[in-house]
Amino acid sequence: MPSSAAVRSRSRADKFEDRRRELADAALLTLAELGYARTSLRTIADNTEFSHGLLHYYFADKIDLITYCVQRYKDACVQRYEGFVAEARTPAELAAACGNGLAATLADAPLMHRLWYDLRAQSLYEEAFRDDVAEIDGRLQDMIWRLVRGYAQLSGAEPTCSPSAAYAMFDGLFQQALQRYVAGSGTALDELRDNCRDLLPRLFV
Amino acid sequence: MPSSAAVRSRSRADKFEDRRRELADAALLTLAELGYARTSLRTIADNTEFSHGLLHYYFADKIDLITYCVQRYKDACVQRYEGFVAEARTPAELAAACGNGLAATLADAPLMHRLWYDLRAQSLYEEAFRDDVAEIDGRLQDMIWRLVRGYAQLSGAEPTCSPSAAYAMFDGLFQQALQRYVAGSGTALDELRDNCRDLLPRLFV
DNA sequence: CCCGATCTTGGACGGTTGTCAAGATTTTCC
DNA sequence: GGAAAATCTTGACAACCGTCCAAGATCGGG
Repeated sequence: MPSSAAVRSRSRADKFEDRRRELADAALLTLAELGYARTSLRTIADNTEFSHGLLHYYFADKIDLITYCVQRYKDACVQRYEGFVAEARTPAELAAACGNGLAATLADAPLMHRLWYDLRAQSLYEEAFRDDVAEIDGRLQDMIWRLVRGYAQLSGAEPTCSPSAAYAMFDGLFQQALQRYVAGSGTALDELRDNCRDLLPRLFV
Repeated sequence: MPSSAAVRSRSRADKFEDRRRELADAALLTLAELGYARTSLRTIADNTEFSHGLLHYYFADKIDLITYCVQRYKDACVQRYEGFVAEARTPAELAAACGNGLAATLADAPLMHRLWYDLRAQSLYEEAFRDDVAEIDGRLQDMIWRLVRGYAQLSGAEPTCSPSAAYAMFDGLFQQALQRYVAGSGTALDELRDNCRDLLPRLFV
């Protein structure tokens, strides 16, 4: 049983972490709306009930804050993607579920995905983001590869491409759909559905 | 025959356009090095022999300058991509040439491609860039589709996906390769070669 | 209830940004 | 050659940026 002092200190540390999370989540909303290049610490604070000075009490500097935001985003992503195509009896069902799942994911939070592609582009310039971005990419690649493995099991065939190549192609389709969706295209979601449904079987020839 | 006044005025207008191009090209170098979020007009001017004030003599504002830069970049792109896989006798040859061509394109100017993905992400926030970005995307899609049509002719088969889907998948592979290349991966180019070679036949099943 | 630790505020700092206008310089043309 | 038009420089402007800090507010344990 922990001493009361230990309990108190842990509770204090938790409180600190809770506020960090709260501020980071608010920052994520602002980032998703404005993009990396147009988001300042003051603007972030304006979207909270706190003053801008507080951000430097909970975060060392801007890079620290945005890095933490990216990690928060990552957690939300992984949670959202876990088993998004759980039940499917036939290969065709799984391929359709894959397209539906990705289209639903896009429609659910387009601004967050926009932010993801923004930050991933920034990581090509800002080395501080690179590791976190690579980890998210890895998780998304795993998600796609679980899908491919599932298709392999249902169809009895073996995939003929690498996990990274499969992820890259799905990601290309998703990114293009996001572009059109943000631009106001009404057919972007349907096209994404169809393209994903068609892509999955192609990975086995 | 044009009057001498008309010749002079055209020559003057040309001079104006020449300097605009010169300044935009210098700006492109700076943008490619630093990225959109970190590039200021003064930094751009520092990379020329002129003062920062001159930029506002040739461009209305920053958006105008960067838009013009994107159009310049587009012209360079198209010129570079025209017929980059002209000669190929068999489908397998063409598939290999496709991978080689894209890998060579990446290795030739990685920073320019990095800038392209940065600006494309920015266009999701800045409407002013959207049309120009869409036009470049269109040209790249045409380039990919010419490749697919060429493969169709050599193999006698018909493609089973849309031009935009084909472009999106190749683009996904290219973008992933760029990420790894910029991060210092020594195998990124080879992987891009293999993945593109494998993707092309997949579009016909 | 009070005192110290913790949390929060709001202002100030040095620096940078985009923009602009007035003046200096160069070019053009009669 | 000299006036007019163009090109270019320079300095200033208000606004904004990230960062820091002194002081006030709030909280929790003794």
